[in-house]
Amino acid sequence: MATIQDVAKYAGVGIGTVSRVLNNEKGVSEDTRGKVLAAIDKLRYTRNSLAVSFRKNENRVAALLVPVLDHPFFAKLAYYIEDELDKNGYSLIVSSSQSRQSKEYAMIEKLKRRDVDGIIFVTHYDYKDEAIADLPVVSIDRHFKNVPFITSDNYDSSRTACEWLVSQGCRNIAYIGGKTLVESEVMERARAYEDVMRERGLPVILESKVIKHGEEGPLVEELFANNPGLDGVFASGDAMTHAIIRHCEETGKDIPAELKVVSYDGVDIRAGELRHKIAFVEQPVEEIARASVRTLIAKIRKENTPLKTQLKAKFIHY
Amino acid sequence: MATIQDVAKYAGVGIGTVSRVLNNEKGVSEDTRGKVLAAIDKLRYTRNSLAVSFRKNENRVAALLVPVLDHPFFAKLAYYIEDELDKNGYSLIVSSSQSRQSKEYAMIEKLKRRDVDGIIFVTHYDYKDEAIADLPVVSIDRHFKNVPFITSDNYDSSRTACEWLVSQGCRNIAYIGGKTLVESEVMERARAYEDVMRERGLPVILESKVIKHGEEGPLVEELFANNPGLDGVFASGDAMTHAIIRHCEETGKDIPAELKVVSYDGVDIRAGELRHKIAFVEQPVEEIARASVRTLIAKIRKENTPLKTQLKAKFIHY
DNA sequence: CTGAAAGCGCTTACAG
DNA sequence: CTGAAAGCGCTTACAG
Repeated sequence: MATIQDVAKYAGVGIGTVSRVLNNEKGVSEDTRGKVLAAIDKLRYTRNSLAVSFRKNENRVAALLVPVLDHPFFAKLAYYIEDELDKNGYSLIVSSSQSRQSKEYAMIEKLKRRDVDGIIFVTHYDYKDEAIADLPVVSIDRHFKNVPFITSDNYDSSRTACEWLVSQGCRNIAYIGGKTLVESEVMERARAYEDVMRERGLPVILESKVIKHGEEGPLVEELFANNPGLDGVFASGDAMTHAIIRHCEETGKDIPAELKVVSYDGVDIRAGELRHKIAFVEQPVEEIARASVRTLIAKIRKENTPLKTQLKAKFIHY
Repeated sequence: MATIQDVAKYAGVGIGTVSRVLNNEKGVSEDTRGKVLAAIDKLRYTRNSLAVSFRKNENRVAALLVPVLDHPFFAKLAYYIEDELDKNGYSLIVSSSQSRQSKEYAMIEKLKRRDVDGIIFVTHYDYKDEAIADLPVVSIDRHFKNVPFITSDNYDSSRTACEWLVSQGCRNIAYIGGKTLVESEVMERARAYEDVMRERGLPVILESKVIKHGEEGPLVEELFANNPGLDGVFASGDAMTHAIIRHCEETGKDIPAELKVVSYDGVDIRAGELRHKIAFVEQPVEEIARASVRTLIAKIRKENTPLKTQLKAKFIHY
């Protein structure tokens, strides 16, 4: 493997000059640049980026920390985040932490060790704020003191959804959703639901628990067992909605005739075969992803970053 | 930030000794080890892994190259691959190449530059074999000369699926699936389908084209437009199955009464609300993922690796 | 515009 | 068992 030394020797210049050409710095004569470029070409030189990273103390790698990767919302998020990072010359490392929280701490260690330059995370776990406050870190939906976070307008869009359920004639509407261990914008969905129910003089039926992704089924069963008269449900997350649909199939309950469902997220619903039966709040996943990356990169560069970035969700009904 | 120098000075030893402690090398007296450990603790020293990577010329990072990340099969694959890599001390970089093939070449460049230590890829694109033959690379489902690949028993499981359709009374069975640009194990599905149809004296109805993920709809429309009498379909991939379901919903065709469907993949079907209507071949995603990682790591270490690893898929019907 | 040199933080023969 | 030193491949003041 050719090194910068070889190139310099071959071109008859100093290694500093080669470095300048490599980095497109100006202040190199066209003549010299030509010789260097020819040498690079001739020797099939490619820069050792491990050396560059070491020297510059930056890796051009960012990490995304999600509970699981194989849920549609997170997968889409990862997809767009990777795309946006790539455009900015960064690679994306992903890590799923639901199985072991230690992976989140491990990633923070990597950040401190400059193994990764920044972290975007969507976590359910709690952090001692000080631990990450000054690091280049961005959060989606969850907020920690001084950590910039990106979110959709959970409250407003949830209000719209709940009011729509009422307008459709529902009078026994439940909210069902997982609970996070940290203060999260996701809770705004439940708050909006409660507000609408109260204003309309309707009963508040809240089914909310700390669960893992993949464990939505039992929660749904519990909801229906305790509330036989339900005619509407506002589900926080597509996985929850799938569990509801499964329940209805098994018990022969017709959607939407007997039960109207609104799903928060919608990434899965939109693409699927369900759009005539389920209304949904569609999160602006792509915008969330790109905004996260922009904010993260700004933080890495120590530029000013807004603490909160809120993006508009869309309510889509049949 | 404390460096190894600081630790050495504080502990009153040489940096080589600190390095040995850091790497758990034996041949360090307990006494010395204790002093070094105390210094590390006292100075809150963490090793600069950029320096280690540079020095050792390895990054402990592997890349996964998929067409898109937000399809269930790829997302699950990424999930388990990350898990297995993590257990082996590697991080995972993901890259989606469908939007730009150049990202695949870019990743190969990174591999050559030792930016990543190995690549697992699932690609639709073609490669000049020589370009990657000697690099630490593993492929899923597609094969290139001398590149180890991991796959499920596409042919056998597809046979089972097609024979089941026949046993259910179907006589007009179509195969529908995307076509890859490279020789791929996925083609075995179509081959098995054709074999079964021929043996049974049934018509062969093949709908296969090079399409991108997300563009399944038109292909499905074409299939049904040209073949009004279809009573069974073997779909290669869950996304295709979803498009079929959507078509049937729109045209009021009942599944499974009027049309029986078998889906290859099943990751999406299994979890969803459809398992009473759709039969599926379930790919052993987790095993495929873990086998890929094991093979890749073996290749990175220049150990012997099997060229082909084939894992059993399961046929699941209602 | 260019080169010689220092130095980033480690690992690893080498010598003892 | 341990230390001093070379060196990995770059970037970046510094001097000219």
